[in-house]
Amino acid sequence: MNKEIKRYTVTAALPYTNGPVHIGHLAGVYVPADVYVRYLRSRGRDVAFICGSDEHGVPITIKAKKEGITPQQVVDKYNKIIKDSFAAFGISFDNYSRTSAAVHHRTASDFFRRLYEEGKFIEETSSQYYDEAAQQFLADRYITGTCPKCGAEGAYGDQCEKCGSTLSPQELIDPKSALSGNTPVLKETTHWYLPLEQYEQWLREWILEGHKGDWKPNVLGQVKSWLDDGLRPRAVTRDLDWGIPVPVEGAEGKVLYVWFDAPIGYISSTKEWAEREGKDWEPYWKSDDTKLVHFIGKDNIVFHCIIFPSMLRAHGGYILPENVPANEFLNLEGNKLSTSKNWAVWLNEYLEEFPGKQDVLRYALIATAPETKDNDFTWKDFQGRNNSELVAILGNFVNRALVLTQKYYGGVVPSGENITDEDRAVLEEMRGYPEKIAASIEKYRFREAAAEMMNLARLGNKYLAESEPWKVVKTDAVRTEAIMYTALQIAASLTTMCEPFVPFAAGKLAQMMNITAPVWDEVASREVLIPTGHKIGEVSLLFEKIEDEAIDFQLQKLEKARMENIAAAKAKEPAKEVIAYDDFAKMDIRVGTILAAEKVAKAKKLLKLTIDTGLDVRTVVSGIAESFSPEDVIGRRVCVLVNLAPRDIRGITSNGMILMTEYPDGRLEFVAPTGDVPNGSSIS
RNA sequence: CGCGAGAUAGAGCAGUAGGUAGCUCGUCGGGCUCAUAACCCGAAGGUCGCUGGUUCGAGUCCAGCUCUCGCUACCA
Repeated sequence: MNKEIKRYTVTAALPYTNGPVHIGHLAGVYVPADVYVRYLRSRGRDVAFICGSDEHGVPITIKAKKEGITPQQVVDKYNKIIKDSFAAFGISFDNYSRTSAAVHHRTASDFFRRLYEEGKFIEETSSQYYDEAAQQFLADRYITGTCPKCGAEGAYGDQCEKCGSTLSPQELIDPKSALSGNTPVLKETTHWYLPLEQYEQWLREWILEGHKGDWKPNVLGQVKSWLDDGLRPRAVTRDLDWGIPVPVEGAEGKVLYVWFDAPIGYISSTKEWAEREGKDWEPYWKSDDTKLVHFIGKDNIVFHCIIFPSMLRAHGGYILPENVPANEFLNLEGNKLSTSKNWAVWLNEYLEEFPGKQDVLRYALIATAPETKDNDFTWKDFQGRNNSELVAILGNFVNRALVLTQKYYGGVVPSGENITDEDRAVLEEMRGYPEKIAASIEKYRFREAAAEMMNLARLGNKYLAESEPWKVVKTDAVRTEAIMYTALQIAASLTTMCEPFVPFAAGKLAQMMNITAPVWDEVASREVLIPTGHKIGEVSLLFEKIEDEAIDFQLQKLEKARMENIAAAKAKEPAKEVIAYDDFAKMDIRVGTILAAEKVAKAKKLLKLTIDTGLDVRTVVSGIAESFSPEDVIGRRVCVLVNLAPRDIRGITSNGMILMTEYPDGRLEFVAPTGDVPNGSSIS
């Protein structure tokens, strides 16, 4: 545990290249990782900060098909947007690669081949749907059909979006290929599986026992849940033409499954970096004195804590992550972030709309980072973080100290010879901060670390308020010099202490003070951070206030997205084709009253309703549990389609269907007569 | 349903060897004026999700329940 650490390999989750990066990604992964890395560098540690684009997998091929371009064009487009916006935002990767790079193809192939040759895989042949027209096997998402559970059309091979059931392709009734529209045929195909269950015991010991104390509860809990559930072999190959070819004879037309190739991307990216820098990549992945840390979001826990470590273990020779500080999710103005609903703050758009304000978003995201639970990002909070913390406390302190120095001493640091015990006490307090902030960062508590940094600026403000140099200057020149000297030392310490959080401001501050920021440990150890006689540079504002207009603009933009979603939801269902009156007349719809309701066991959405239809009292199972609790619906008047063929749903026979309509947000609403029509009245 | 995480002042969060509830922002009052009406001091504001239990004593331990999010829709 206490081995000496010689170098750090820090990875940030590979962004999937089918869309730009948004604040959720930043708050969950990239900003914390960057804070951590900048801190390590300031302490003079040897760090490789590794990332890259994840460019394989079915979703990209679907996106390409939808947009009528090639998968390569999709990944080229988003790789550029993502990479450029990260760079502009100051995420200081040592290397940002992509999984389509040659070095990655080679690395992933070698990795697979080694496991293959050493017999670490299980080979298995199974029947899967094959589209003869397109001459390829179909991914689950490429097969649509009728849901066997609820009868809805257009269910996907892995899931029915109507009723939410998880499906397998072969359960679908009347399956169709999304590629050609043809009915696919079952055909045998061979795949390789990683027998994860063989690593179960080892994972249990390594994580649940070995890291009981230092990994985050959400990560441990998630891992425990997977292990207790029992691990199963997981396919590492797929029938697809987009990805890394399986490097085995007879495996033509097969590629490595994206989750297998993606984490190896960390290794490839490290190689790419090492080659460019003239270093050896191997110690960063194979040496015991290297500390490997994966920054990810909570959805990625299983890959980084179970699957990838098992892969590394199977391969042998690799070190394992020392920690996987997974964050929870960030919401935006009270709603879940959604790419498809455009409910997000996109990094590339932010950079255009708030030029030069990278630090503000960084700080706001750190301050509200979802470290222990899902959190909410609001523009008002963003404004508040800027105006009342960055501007009012940090920026203001620096400004006060530097402006007074310009005013009193023409920008030259005055003598510190006559500092008093009170001044020394303040400097001593300042020297405690590097350790305090470091302790928080080492524990991956970045919110706390940022708050401590702000406290250092508060210390400066308080010191100035209490020593009142603007008053003292009128009577005591010597005392004023000591005060200003002390204040300037604090300002100098901030150039280093704030750098991990607000690197752009840190650079500007160092420039204003005309110094090179001290390295982390010097802040505590060096007697003088900025010496007497030193001439500071030109002073300007570190941060500017953000006015309401800018915030209103963002809120309006979101409001617009919300309206568009509503419009899209309305337009979603085009009118159905014309039917004859007889078709309508076949339906027997009656007014009824719900007498009783209870939740259906093992189903999230279903309620079992007992309804008086006027004809009889019958049971109807309805998927409304997410909108209504049983108590809500008892006594409600409803319209019931009474001559619908009975159907078993979750073991309960449902006799009929109640009529519902839906709000744009998905909430359901009853359709019922407005007047007091007796039960059994028919609707026509 | 199951499993995992979370639920603490208006907002965001601390608070695990159980012993009189803290921090930041916001609000209110005061001070100061060097500073981007910024800064400093003080105050108000909480039945610590609900219900039981263990204990002299529980936010902190146990049991049950409710809600949110994830596992579970190409979203970190």
